[in-house]
Amino acid sequence: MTVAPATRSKSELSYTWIRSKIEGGAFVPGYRLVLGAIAKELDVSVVPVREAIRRLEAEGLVTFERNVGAQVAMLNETGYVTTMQTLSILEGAATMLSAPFITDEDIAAARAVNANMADCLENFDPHRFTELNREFHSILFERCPNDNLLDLVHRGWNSLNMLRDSTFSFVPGRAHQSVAEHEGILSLLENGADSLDIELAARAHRTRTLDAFTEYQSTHKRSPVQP
Amino acid sequence: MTVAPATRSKSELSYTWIRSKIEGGAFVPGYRLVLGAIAKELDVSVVPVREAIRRLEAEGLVTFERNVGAQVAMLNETGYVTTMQTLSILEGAATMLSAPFITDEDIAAARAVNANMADCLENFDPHRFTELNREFHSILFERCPNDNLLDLVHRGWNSLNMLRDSTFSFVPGRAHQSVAEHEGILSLLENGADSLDIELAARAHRTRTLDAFTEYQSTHKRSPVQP
DNA sequence: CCTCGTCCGATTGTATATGATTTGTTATAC
DNA sequence: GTATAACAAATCATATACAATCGGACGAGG
Repeated sequence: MTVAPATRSKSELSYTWIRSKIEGGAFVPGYRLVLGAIAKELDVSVVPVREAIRRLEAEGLVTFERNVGAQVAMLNETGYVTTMQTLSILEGAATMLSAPFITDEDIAAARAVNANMADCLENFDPHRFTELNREFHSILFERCPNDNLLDLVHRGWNSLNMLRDSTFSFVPGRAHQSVAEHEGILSLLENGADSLDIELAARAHRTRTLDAFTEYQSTHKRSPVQP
Repeated sequence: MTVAPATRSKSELSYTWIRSKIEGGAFVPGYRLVLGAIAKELDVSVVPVREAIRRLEAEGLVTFERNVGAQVAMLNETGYVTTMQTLSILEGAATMLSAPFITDEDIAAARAVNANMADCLENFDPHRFTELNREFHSILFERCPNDNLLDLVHRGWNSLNMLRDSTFSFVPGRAHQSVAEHEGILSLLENGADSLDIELAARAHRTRTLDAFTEYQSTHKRSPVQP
């Protein structure tokens, strides 16, 4: 019988460490990732760190230029727009595909999360709001039988993760709308609506966030994405 | 003035070399990629090769297991189904998004390609048929303003590339249908149809290929994907 | 004949060392 | 003051060497 290696490979260690730093917000977009420094920090050589960074590059979390170095990927405005647009498509499809498997319990759970989101609006807790939003959609997605698609959705979320709380903080009023739209999606699912309707509703939910952003952009003439 | 490095990095070289071998069909799915052997072949050390393989792994072209090694990724049946399903969604959206930018010349070019595809059916040239099919859809996609989405489509194609000519050879009759459906999509584009109609037509085009496969599977009780 | 344990060859995993490239700095000329 | 050239420091890129690990061959025991 083959057993898993007792110790995780240092490459793996480096990968998860850097990734968690990025996702946790300790390494902000644009932050320079110096191979030697990270290697020293983790007490490993540069080779595994290099490998980890290459993997993160392939996933789109960092950019890497030869003889210059790596840095945490930044989303510029067009990157934000395209990612949001892609996500609207992926999420719409994922929701549609998982619809047949959604249980009453799932819907109740999602509704509870949505209620908490409403509370966050009262208490002005944008960070938690974002977390709950992810949780809400996760409930709707997790039954999706297409792992491939689900993986793409998660990647998109990770890219956007760099713009923590952007919805909440940069587009006033959008969060309230968002909570209302969630309820709309839930009732469609509850009533066994046509799958195309569900897909388009889920898609429109994100599209409207994007539209709100675009409109806000045009009226305020500055880029909240790239400060 | 800064100039690009005179020589491509050996990591990059290894990456493109392995990749081309896979895409060219020299390295078939399941083929074992031994670091040392490839390094020797390319006259580089194992470090860049290793890095290249990690990148390919992140892209899904190869699988890599610790202390065991890498091999060209294989699509099992569920992998094939999910990839096809995901592609149907991505391609549908990509076609829909590029529709407004498609010119008359594009449509003429696509139609010419489709005519050549029909010829391939006469001459029974499955390899060329597959190539042309890719070219046909590329014409429809290339105007898509969302590079992110386009990239996902290309990745999907690459995954399926491992099942070269599968449509043609494994599901008799499907190819003829496919050519007819292409014309249907073209006429929708030509007549400026509703964008949702275009999207759903493009999506259905691939879905039907998948359905044909599934049906063929169930009647023949064997797996053409994993011989 | 089958099962389990041990050894050996093959292969991957990592550290270290050295070379190559870029970037920043300083000095000098105009 | 500006521009340019030469130098220095930081960092990446790769080769080599060795350690860790795995898979299968082989033989002992049941």
